[in-house]
Amino acid sequence: MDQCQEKVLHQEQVAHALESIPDSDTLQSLTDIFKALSDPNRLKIVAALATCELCVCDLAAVSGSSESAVSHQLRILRNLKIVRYRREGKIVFYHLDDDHVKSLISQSIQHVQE
Amino acid sequence: MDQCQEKVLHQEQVAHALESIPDSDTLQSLTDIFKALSDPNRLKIVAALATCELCVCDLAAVSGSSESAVSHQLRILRNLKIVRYRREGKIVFYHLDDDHVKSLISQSIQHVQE
DNA sequence: TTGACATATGAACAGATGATCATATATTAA
DNA sequence: TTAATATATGATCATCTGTTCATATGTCAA
Repeated sequence: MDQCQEKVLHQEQVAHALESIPDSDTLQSLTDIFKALSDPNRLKIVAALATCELCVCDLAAVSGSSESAVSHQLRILRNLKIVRYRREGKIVFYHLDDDHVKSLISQSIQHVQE
Repeated sequence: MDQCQEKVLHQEQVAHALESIPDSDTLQSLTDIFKALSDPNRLKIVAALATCELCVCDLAAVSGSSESAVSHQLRILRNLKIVRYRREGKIVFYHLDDDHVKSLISQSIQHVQE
């Protein structure tokens, strides 16, 4: 382990940073969400679901990928509690689990457009 | 009802979704930022830099990884214009490029903690 | 029941990613 | 100049990720 001469250069700042960064549970939740939104197709899916609920077939059309690929990505989003679904006959409609992700994306858009 | 093989099931909703999702440039910027924050070590680095500027050695201590690994991650963050640096003798201090990412993280924390 | 359709899932593969190690560069001091 | 320190970078490698393809599941209609 190549530490910096075995000690930290700026101990006070490091201590302050260590106190300020989120706890590991929060960090895990954050990286989960960011990872979910870091794939272009998943981001398209989530952005589309921010407008209204859509079926797998619709989402394939919106994201421009196959229905199978969409289904795989939806499972990831399901496991992360980002989307939910309801079945209506043969069709499965997906929607956002809550509005947190929706507002997060809209806020992020404002950031990148400034 | 329309068939899924050739057509979209719910054309109006799909059309509306396609109009509402960000353009490809914005999508690219969004996925870049989300991808940058989707790695635990990178997120720790950025969260630490949200408190004050720190050198590579400090960041290695904060994130709990080697200085080489931190340096590699810092290059990624540099390329994405998320961090900047200034050299002071042998030491390189990193800081956030602007406050967008900082506020994005704090907003995200509020989301996951509700 | 059978068939058609919408979706889900498992396997396999290519490409991306992140860590480690060795080495290179930059700066300062002796 | 040489040595030491702080950081950067290239190569390698194991792991992760996302897609495709084939197949399975669930639903409805005839």
